[in-house]
Amino acid sequence: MTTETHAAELRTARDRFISQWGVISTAWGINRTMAQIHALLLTAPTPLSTDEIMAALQISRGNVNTNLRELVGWGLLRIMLRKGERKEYFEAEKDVWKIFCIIARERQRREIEPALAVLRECAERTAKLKGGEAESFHRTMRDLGDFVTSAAGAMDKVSRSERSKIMPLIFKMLK
Amino acid sequence: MTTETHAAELRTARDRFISQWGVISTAWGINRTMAQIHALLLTAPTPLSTDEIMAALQISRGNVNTNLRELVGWGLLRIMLRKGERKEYFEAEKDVWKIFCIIARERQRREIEPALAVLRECAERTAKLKGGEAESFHRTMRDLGDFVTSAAGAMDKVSRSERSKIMPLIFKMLK
DNA sequence: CTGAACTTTCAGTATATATTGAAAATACAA
DNA sequence: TTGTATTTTCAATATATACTGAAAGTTCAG
Repeated sequence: MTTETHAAELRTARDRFISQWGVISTAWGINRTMAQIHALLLTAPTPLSTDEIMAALQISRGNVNTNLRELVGWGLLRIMLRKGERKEYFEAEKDVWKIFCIIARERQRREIEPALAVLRECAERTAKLKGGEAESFHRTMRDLGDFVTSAAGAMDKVSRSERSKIMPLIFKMLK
Repeated sequence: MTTETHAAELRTARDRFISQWGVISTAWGINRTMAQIHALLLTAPTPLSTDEIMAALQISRGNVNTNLRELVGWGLLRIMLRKGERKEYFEAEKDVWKIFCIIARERQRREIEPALAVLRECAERTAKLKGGEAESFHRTMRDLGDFVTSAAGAMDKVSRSERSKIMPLIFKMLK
C-alpha cells in the first residue's frame, strides 16, 4: 500500500535527520541528546511531552528533562500547556532565521564575551612592558581581540536586523 | 628588579592566555590540548620542537605529536627545519585574518558540507510525498538547507577575499 | 489538607574522548 | 650497512561528559 510506504519513507528521513543532527552537533560542542531533541521537535507536527520524547528517542526522563531545560534556556523551545492538562508540551521555534539569530546571540553572550575578556585582560597586563617578546605578545592579543570584536559586532548587527532587510544587502555585497 | 617583574608579568599573561584558550575551545568542539598548543605557538617568539612543547605544557610526547599533526592538517602550523638539525620545529600562522580564513574554510569542508548532504538527502527523500506532515518536514529540510547554503556561501566569499577589500565593505554595510 | 500527576535532582554508572608511555617504525649520518 | 636521533603508533589508562532511574520536590484539583 502506497500510503504505508510514504509514511515509512517520511519516518526514515526524519530518523536520519535526527540521528545525523546528533552526530554533527558534537563537532560544534553541542551534546548529542540536546541536538536530537531539538531535531525531533523541529520536525514534530505538534508539541511533544517529556514522555513522548522519552519514547521517541529511547532515553531517560532525567536526560530529557535536563536537555529540555537547556534548550528552553537557549530560547529555542517554548513550553505549551493544554487546557485541562498539567503536563508541559514543548514546541521548537521553526523559523530558520530566528533559530540562527537566537544561536548567534546566545553564543555571543555565553562564549565570545568571556573569550574577549581574557584577550583584553592579557592585552592590558602587557600594555606597558618593554622588549620585543612582550610587545609582540601584546600585539597578538590586541589583534585577536580587535578581530573577535569586529566579527562579533557584525554578527550582532546581522542578527538584530530584519531578515528581509539584511539578506539582500549581504547578497549584493557578495555578488 | 624591574626586569624580572616584567618577565614574570609576561609569563603570567601568556600562561593565562594558554590556559583560558584551552577552556574556551572545548565549548567550540576543539580539544583542550590542541588549543593550548596552538595558543603556545601563537605567542612563541620562535618555532618550538616537540620536546619544548612537552616541557612547556607538561604533556606526553604522544599527545603533542597527535595534536601537532592535527594542527598541521588544519594548515594552522608550518614545520620548520634548522640547518644541521634533524628535529622538526613548529611555527603558527600569526596573521589573525589568515587564521580566520583557514578555520572558516576547513570547518566548511569538514562539517558544513556533510551536514548539507544530510539535509539535501532528507529533502529529496520527501520531495514527492503527499500529506501535511510530509510536506511540512520537506519544507523544514529545504529551508534549513537553503539557509546553511547561503551562510556558508557568504562565509566562503568573505574568506576568499582580500581582507583589505572585504572589511571596509562589511563595516559600511553595518553602519 | 490529601494524594495523584508531574517535574526536578543527583548519586551511581556508563560512555566517549583524551592522554600516556613504551615499543615500533622511520630517517639519516657516518 | 649500523647506530642513533627522531617520529609515529597504539594498547592501556585516565579523565571528562553524558545518562539513568529512583527518590525527593512541586503543584494543584478535589
